[in-house]
Amino acid sequence: MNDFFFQVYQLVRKIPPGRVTSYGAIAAYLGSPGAARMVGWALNASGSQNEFVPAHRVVNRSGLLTGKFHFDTPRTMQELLENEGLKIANGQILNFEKKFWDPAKELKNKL
DNA sequence: TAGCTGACGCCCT
DNA sequence: CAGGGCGCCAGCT
Repeated sequence: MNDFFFQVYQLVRKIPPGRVTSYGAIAAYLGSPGAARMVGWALNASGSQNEFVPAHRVVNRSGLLTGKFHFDTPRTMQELLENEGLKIANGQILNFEKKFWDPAKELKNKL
């Protein structure tokens, strides 16, 4: 396990319930914009982590639940998000802009 | 050891 | 407006 993975997990755990962020935002925050794919790859291995990682709060830049097929069932991700008060239609988060949680802004003065 | 792939994102046609 | 291609970094075959 590399630091990159750890940083991703650490960051994802800081996402407040009811909020979501994007792979690109995380990648950019970690200093590697464009490496959004890596973030997804890291989350793919999040299941190997002992601590729970709210991977369902990470979606693509359009608010699409692109990673839902990597959960137990394709609807698990959506249900988890809905359980946190988010509205989802057609695999996409409604009001994504308002629910978006930008690590660069939220943690800018906290690190 | 070299090459392919992947839960993305942006640019070009 | 839609489709295709390249870049990003690390793990796996």
